[in-house]
Amino acid sequence: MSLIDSTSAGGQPAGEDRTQAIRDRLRDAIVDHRLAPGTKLSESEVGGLFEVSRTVARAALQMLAFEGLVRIERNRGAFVANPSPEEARQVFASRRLIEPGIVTAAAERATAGDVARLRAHLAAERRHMHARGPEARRAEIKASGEFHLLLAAVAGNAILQRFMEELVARSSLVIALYGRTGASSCGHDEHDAIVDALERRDAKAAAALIVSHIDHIEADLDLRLRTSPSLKAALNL
Amino acid sequence: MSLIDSTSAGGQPAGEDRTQAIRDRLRDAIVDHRLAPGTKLSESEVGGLFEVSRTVARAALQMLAFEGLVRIERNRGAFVANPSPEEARQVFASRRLIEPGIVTAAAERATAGDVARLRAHLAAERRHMHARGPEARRAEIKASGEFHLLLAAVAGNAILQRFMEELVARSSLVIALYGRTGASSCGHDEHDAIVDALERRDAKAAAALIVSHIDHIEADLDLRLRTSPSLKAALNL
DNA sequence: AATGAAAAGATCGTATGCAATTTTTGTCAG
DNA sequence: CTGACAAAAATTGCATACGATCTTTTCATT
Repeated sequence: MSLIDSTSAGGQPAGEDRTQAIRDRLRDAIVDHRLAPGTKLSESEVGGLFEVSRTVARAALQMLAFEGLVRIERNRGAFVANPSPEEARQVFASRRLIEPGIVTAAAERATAGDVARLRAHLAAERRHMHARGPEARRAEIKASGEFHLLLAAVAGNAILQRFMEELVARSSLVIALYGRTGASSCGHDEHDAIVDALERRDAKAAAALIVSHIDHIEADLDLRLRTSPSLKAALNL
Repeated sequence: MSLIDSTSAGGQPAGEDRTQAIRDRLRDAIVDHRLAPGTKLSESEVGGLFEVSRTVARAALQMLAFEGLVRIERNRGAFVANPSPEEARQVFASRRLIEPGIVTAAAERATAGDVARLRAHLAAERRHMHARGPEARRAEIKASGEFHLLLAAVAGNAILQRFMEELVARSSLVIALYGRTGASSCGHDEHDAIVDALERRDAKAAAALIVSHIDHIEADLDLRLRTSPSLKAALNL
């Protein structure tokens, strides 16, 4: 339940990069909706939870701010981002632009191993879909995003892959805020169809499928302005 | 000549964000090729030059690392990035994917004022082109990149705009490393043609023009592996 | 009781210090 | 002269300290 459920069982002999580890943990918590938009993330609190000084906590928060998951206000601190409807639209507009290019490249480069990995992931998605409970729901949403990241990895462009990581994470935030039905967890059949197209090396079809897939996700959002944004923001804070 | 020619004449009453200012100055120096790829950027040195502590210098360097302009190696320090040919290809592949979408959106949204601003920029580019000397050359290259950023601003998507900022900056690094002729400073006629298409709201033409424009830039690169990268790096350092 | 000012408290921004690691320098054997 | 090894110097990683800024509480006044 806590933020630090310690995936790494072996304590912290990790002389490696703790900043990055903290960033990843916080990001997971945000995209999992365990940290609600608007939540304050104070440097001392984060540092205390992960048993590091404010220095490294601060660095992690700044990285998240760079990714758009956290908003930092000078002399006020860091907060989980609260994307506006306009921002939400821009996130999906960006995805509609980039993802067709990703799957097109993926269709050209996918190896048999890649396809196998994708299908394994689809199976995992289905398992989560059939499971019950809010925990399974979270796992399902996360897995759904991971599918898109897997596609980006297959495409083989590290830069686009990083862009997609940011876009998928921000999409998750947007869905948490504006998602209408819980069913926004993607039609998994659409994921299936995309992998099928990749296997056939049918780039055109794959691109068309992913665009309509993104359309479906966005169609499930309710991007009308909240009645009084200022009030809402005040309450959130 | 120094990195700190202090654009802000009024000392530093700026209670604002010094980290950001340092980041911008360093980025300018990198994209201007005043800092060669591979150059070491030590925290103390940067901090000393800008008269701040290592803490803020370090933060600026970390931001630049996030943008891909600087590479940070643990316990070794920060260096101006030295993109590999593969990285260079990925930068341009990303641009070929994103920029057509940008100009398409720009063609739909461009106001008369936007077009006027773009034309003013084109005039400035031409001035730099006719001037002599290495200083004018640098200004020309920078202005050429700024044109693409202006397009992104017109498109009105803040996320894509930020992606483009990163891609343009990294392109500049790539051109510094692999540019064949000094003429890599874009055919400015192509910029003209793009603005013309925007004014006509001819999104199709604008998209086609920008793709071939990017192709021309990349065609001027020599992306064959350097014979002995290590030796080269040694000389560079 | 409501308003406003002043003090107290909390949080951030930044500088500095210390330990750990890397790089350089210097020495000596081959 | 070359190579290797050891000590010294420099640099980074991180924690802590202190001043600045913002927030909240307190308290006097209308």
